[in-house]
Parts: sequence; structure tokens; C-alpha cells
Amino acid sequence: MTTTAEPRISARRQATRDRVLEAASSVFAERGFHGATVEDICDRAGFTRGAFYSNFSSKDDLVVELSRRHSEALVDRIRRAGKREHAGTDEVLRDVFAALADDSRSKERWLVLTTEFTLHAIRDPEARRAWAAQQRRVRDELVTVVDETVARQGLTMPIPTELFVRAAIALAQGSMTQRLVEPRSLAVGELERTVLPILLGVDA
Amino acid sequence: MTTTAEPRISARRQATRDRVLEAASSVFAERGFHGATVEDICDRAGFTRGAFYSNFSSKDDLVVELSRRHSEALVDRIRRAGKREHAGTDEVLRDVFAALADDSRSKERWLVLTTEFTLHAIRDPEARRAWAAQQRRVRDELVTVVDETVARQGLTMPIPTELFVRAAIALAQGSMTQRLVEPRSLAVGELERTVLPILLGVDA
DNA sequence: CGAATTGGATACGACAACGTATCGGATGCA
DNA sequence: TGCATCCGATACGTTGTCGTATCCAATTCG
Repeated sequence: MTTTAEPRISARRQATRDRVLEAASSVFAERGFHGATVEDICDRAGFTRGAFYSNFSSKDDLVVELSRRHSEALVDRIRRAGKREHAGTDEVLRDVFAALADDSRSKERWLVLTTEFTLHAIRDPEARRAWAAQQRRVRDELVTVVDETVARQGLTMPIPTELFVRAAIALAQGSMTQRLVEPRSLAVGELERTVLPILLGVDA
Repeated sequence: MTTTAEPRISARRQATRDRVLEAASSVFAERGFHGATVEDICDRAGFTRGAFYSNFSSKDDLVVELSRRHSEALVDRIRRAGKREHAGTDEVLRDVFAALADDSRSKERWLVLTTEFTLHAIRDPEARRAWAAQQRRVRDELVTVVDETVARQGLTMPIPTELFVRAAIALAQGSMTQRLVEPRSLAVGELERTVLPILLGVDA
């Protein structure tokens, strides 16, 4: 077994990698993967292309790392939201599904990036495998939280949790999308608040 | 009022425009707007860039025309599916919402293009206005069909038709997306078949 | 049938984005 | 403090894409 001894990344190096990644996520959200040039990203990060190619081998390389972080952050948010055991079902679920739509920075950036990653995954087989695995982790996390919460309240859902979660994701993303395209036509959370309780078997 | 006398487009010209547009929609679906070069499109259409610039002023010009056709075709499909008055509610609705996901050519292309248009609209204010108007027409068409069908059966929906339609769109697109990313994880129509009847107030 | 017009092909110059090879300042270490 | 290494900046040449200016064939029309 040839375990390539990872040449330890210095703190300095890690810092510039982080800055580049952060810049990239903002530029990608603004212009899309193809629309973003390496120079755009470097400009925003305050570096030159030299720095970029010293840290990453290509834009694709960047995308892989970025999508990984993107999903990891989401799983974390879901997990944290699910921990509030004192709250009632509806509160917990609201928090959990708010997490789907809420990045501490900006919902818009988050949704656009998610969509970009998805398109990228549809087009590139390798990216697809990675993205599929990440999506599955997100769903699994949601299933766990929903099951726990629902069980605590002794509810019985009219549909399997997995399908409920898939529906919830679709609704959250769909309503965000509709709101971004037609800002004043749909109140924040209206769609989810109307539909999800029905799918939980609650009259609410 | 200066009504610029439209210089009538010849049949030949219209034919090449059509071929270019068809090629563009296929290339856009494969590589995205930014990823597609004018030359890519011309190659696929069997023309040179000379022909392109003789017919369109830019790639953006193309996108506008294309998104218009895209939505028009969808409205048509919905309208046709809604006309089958002999069928039962569930059949009609299945057909109608299948129309959401079904282009005679390819569902995949249709979904990807819809997503590309949406991203484009989020980024470009002018494109947004056009796309928002088109989305509204699609929804209105769906609301009409659903109302008619539901009324014919004397059902009462637990939520307003408009919200039902928005949810149905989100679910259809979400499930298609999930299926494209993780092909074997969700059966075709499973999500919609499970959720929509509940939202219609049917036990099914 | 011949002249005028239309419509696409060809050929060109400009430029933007890429990736690399090299340089020089900062940083870590003895 | 002096040396070695790291890492980002600079400065290329290369390529891909654009948009236009011009040419030539096909079509239209008198």
C-alpha cells in the first residue's frame, strides 16, 4: 500500500485556500460556473492567478471541494436545528426545514449554488456520484430528525418519512426559486407552512 | 407612433432560424448558456457563425426567443392535456402534470433548460421579467385546468388551487431533479402520486 | 432571361482567458 | 542573523471565441 505522505498544508496556505474558496462561491453564485473566470475568483479573493494555480489544479478541482463543504455545512445546520429537544414538533420541523433554506450569509447564494451543483452533477458523471452521495447524506439526516421528532409526539404520518423528506426538499427549493424569480408573488414559507402539516397528518 | 415596418422574414430565413434555435436548445442543455459557444451551436445546426450573426444579434437574443418558445410549448401541452373531458379527475390531473415533466423529445433536456432559464432570470433583471411572466402564464393555465377538473368531480381541496399548483410544480421539478442526480433512487412519478392526492383531499 | 437582392460562407483582426516558467519577498529554522 | 524553503506575484506565449467586413451562390422579380 502506497500511502502518499500528505505534505502538511501550512496555516498560511490553508488561509489562502479558504479565501479563494469563499470568493469562488460568491462568484459562482453571481455568474455560474462557466461564467466565472479564474481571474474573477482571484480578484475577489485578492490574489493573482499565480496563487490560484499554486493551490488548485483547475476550476473543476475547486468545484469538487466547494460542493463538499456546501453539503457538509447543510448537514451541520440540520443536525443543530434538530437538537432543540424542548420545542414542539412544529417548531423543530420549522427550524429544520428553515435550515434547508437558510445559510447564515444568504439564502439566495445558497439556492443558486445548490442549483449550479445539481446542473453540474447532471452533466458530469464523476461530479454526479459525489453530489448524489452528499444529497443522500442530507436526506438521511432529515429523515432521522423527522422520525425522532414525530415519534416524540406520537404522530403517524400518512406517507413514508423518506418521501416526506423528498417532498419537503422539493417544496423548499421550489418555493425559494419561485420567490427569487417573482419576488412579491409568494410569502416566505407560505407554501411549506400550508403543505407540510398536511403531509404530517396534522390539521394545524 | 413609429411602427417600424417589419421586413417580412422569408421561409428560408425562418427555416434556418428554427434550425439554429433547435440546435441551441440542445447545446444549452448539454453545456449551459455560458458553456455553449456560438460556434458549438452553429456546428450542431450545420451553419457557420456568419449565418448566426445574420439572424441573431447575440447569444442573449437567442435565449430570449428560446425561453419564450419553451414556455409556450408547455402551456400548449397543459391545455391539450386538460381537454380530455371524458377522463376522471385523477387521469386528467396525471396527464396535466405529466405535461409538466414531459417534452416529446426529452424530459432531461426540458428540465435542464428550465433550470438554466431560471438561473439566468435570477441573474438578469430583464430576463427575470420575461421569465416571471411566462411562469405565471403556466401557473394560470394549470389553475384553470385543475379548477375545472376538480369542480366536475365536486371535490373540495384543502388548500387554495394556486398553492396546490405551486406545490405540484415544485414537486414535479424536484422529483425529476432528484431522479437525474440519483437515477435509481426514486421511481418515476412516485413522489407526485403519493403527495398530490393528499393535497387534493382524496384518499386514493 | 437577366438584374437585383437575399442569405449564408469565408477570412480577418481583436481580445479575453488560460496555464506556465520564473522571480522575489516573507517565513521558518538553526 | 543567515540560509533554505515556501508561496504568491509577474510576465510571458498560446489558444479559443468573438464580431465584422467581404465574397459568392441562390433566389426573386421585372
